[in-house]
Amino acid sequence: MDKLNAEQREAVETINGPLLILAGAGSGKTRVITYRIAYLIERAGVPPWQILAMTFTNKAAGEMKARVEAMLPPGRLTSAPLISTFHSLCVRILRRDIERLQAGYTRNFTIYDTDDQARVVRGIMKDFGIDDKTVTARSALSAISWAKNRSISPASYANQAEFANDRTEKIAQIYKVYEARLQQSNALDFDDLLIKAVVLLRQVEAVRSYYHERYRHVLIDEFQDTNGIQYELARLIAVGSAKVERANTEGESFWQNRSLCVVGDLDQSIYAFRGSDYNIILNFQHDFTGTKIIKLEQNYRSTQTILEAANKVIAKNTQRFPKNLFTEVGQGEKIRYYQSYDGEGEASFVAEKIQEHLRRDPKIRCAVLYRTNSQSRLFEESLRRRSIAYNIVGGFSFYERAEVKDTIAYLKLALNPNDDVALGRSINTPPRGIGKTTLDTLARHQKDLDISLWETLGVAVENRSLGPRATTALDSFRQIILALGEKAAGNEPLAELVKAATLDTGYVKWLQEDKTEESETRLFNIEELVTAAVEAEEHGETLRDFIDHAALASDTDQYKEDARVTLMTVHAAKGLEFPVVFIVGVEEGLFPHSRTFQSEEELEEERRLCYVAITRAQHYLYITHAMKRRTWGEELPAEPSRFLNEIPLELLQDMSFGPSWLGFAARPETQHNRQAASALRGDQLSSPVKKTTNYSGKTYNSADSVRDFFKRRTDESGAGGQGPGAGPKDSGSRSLSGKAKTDSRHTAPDTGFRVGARVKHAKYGTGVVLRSEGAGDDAKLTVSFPGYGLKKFVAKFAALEKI
DNA sequence: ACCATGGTAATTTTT
DNA sequence: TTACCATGGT
Repeated sequence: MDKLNAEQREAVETINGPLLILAGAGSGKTRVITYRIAYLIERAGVPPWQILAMTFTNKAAGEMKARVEAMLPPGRLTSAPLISTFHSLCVRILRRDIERLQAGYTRNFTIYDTDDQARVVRGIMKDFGIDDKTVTARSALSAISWAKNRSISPASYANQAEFANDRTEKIAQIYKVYEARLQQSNALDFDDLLIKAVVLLRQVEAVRSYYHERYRHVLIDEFQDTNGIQYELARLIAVGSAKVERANTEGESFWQNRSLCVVGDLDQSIYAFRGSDYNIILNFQHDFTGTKIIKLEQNYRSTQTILEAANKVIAKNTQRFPKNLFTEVGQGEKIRYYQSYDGEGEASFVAEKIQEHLRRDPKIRCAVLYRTNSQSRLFEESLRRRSIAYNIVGGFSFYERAEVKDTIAYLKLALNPNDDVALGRSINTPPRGIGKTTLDTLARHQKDLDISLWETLGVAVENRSLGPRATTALDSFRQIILALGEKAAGNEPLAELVKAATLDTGYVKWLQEDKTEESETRLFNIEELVTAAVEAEEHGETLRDFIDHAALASDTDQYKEDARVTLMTVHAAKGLEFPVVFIVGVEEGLFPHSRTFQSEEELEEERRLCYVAITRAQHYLYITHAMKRRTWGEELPAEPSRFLNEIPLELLQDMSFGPSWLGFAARPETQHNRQAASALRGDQLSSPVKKTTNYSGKTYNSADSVRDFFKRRTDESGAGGQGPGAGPKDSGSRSLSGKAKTDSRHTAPDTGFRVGARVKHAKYGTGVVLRSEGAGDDAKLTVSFPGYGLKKFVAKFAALEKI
């Protein structure tokens, strides 16, 4: 098909040495990688099995695999290059050699997903009676993950934490027990997969050199998203040295028939929240002297208009290296902007436009991109109402469904009965008379004996220490697992094993007897699982492979390339492109998300996320936001995102019904403006908004936000480039949680406590006003106090002091 | 031991 | 608003 441009060609044909490819959005990155792999095999005579390509998602790996296979003549691949995610590569490494770590793990280890982890942590918190608001299972887990990825041990965690306090101490305690329980269960969580693999490669020379000798050409996709551990893994394989200091790769012969090729784009780094570090890409050329750097700056995807909008937005970031992404695709259509009254209105606008596009071109592919998964629902409903088929990525995946997880739990037990989480899950599902009392007693015994739950169970049954009824029940469960284990150890085909896990366990029978609509779907899902097993069996997968696959399968894997309409988060859309893109919910607090407001770095990450969203579009880009939105069952006013301000007005076309924020901003001499200008002076504001019920929240056109908006726009378009931190901190008047004050018409100007203000309370100390309902002294305030949580006050009664 | 009810927490983003 | 958990009744 297509020829490569000069830079792409160079990237493909540079066979040896360290190579850094800075590939802008839509610059043909995937093409370069696949061509490179094909070139290595076809032209450079590299045996395919010497090539290792690492990606972050199964989706990316799968796509790359398919494209490489398509490029090579059929039958050419006697052995395939290994194209794998970091995590599945680590599983491979560990399944082979984890026992050489001599850390108590066996190659039958189980993988714990987020849900399994949460169960472990909840169990620990229960055991230790930790039940306060400051530590939730989720927050503990993210703290644990944070520590693990920085090699901070449980012992040093409490001290490491910047301010050791009650909370960090509790987390340290949970962390310690968590690690012990995982080990007792012969289980590894997602972090462990990477960490243990790195430790193994570091410690065991034989293992390291095996991979170093084998994989002479290593590629890493989306390199800007690598974290320290992943980088270390790649380095250990590519360099073959466990030395902490920089390894000597400068010798004459080191890069002979050897390469390390990393591809990334700093502006698309959107995973810092889970430990990725773009300093890694910045330091790459220093870590590897002699690195050849190739920049791909021609975009083949988007129109001029779309690219310009993206470039303008990302230019507001301070932490970046300017680059010049250009396109020859042509100007294209303007970006279509729509302001809706509420979330429902936004969704129906989007559905309507999708319908129009599909009517004109039934083959066109549309994407609806949102910041958070919870936004999907409205769009699902509006699309369904119009009978438009859609594909949704994220939310609950197939493997997260209870019945699927239950079945998998049985299979996991068959291979590793010490898996406490799987055992806890299946022991009384279906109900077999093993209740809370029995389980509590078992847990007590387990604590005393310090062995796994399964072993405890064995002891209890043999000693008859639990009363005849419970003993019988436990023993029959034990026999089920033992029988399943024997089957798994025998030569039983995969599909038969999966069937056994649903039949021999009484699971299917239980569902069949239930006869509700829900149990029908559950049965159906189990059938699906068996079908999946049949297919996997045809591909030569073992039970082990099948279970690992289920553990590592992710939401984004649900993406179907040929779907006409796809709904997904912006994160999930990374690496994809669509002729028509809708970026929805472009509102303060949502996109950028309110959780990022405190930190400049996180805000810049949100902006990169916005950049990723815009650059997914090829021809048509829609950007929408609503004036109010329902969150947790409550209607809240919303204001347009700061990112909208960063797109030049002349690139936007307003499709809103009636006046909108954009119309107001764009035409300074219109009636709106005069009205708004009078509002700024404190006059009565006659609303230019569509007359709507008795809604009285803060909207884009209430005096406050108009002023904010004007200020921000002028601040930033002035001498420019200082980013959102420039000028007076305006976050004071902006709602932290998307909540806001009452419309200015009813509010005395600024006497009360503003959202975002810091206040002092005699008992609770310093806090931040999260929400303010009503006006002046009567306002009801919601204030967040560290360590005490949310407290509600009526302004005039509360002993609150402004600081 | 199982089921129903009510209270409360939850929504960033992912392997 | 929904979904999950904990509690209490049967």
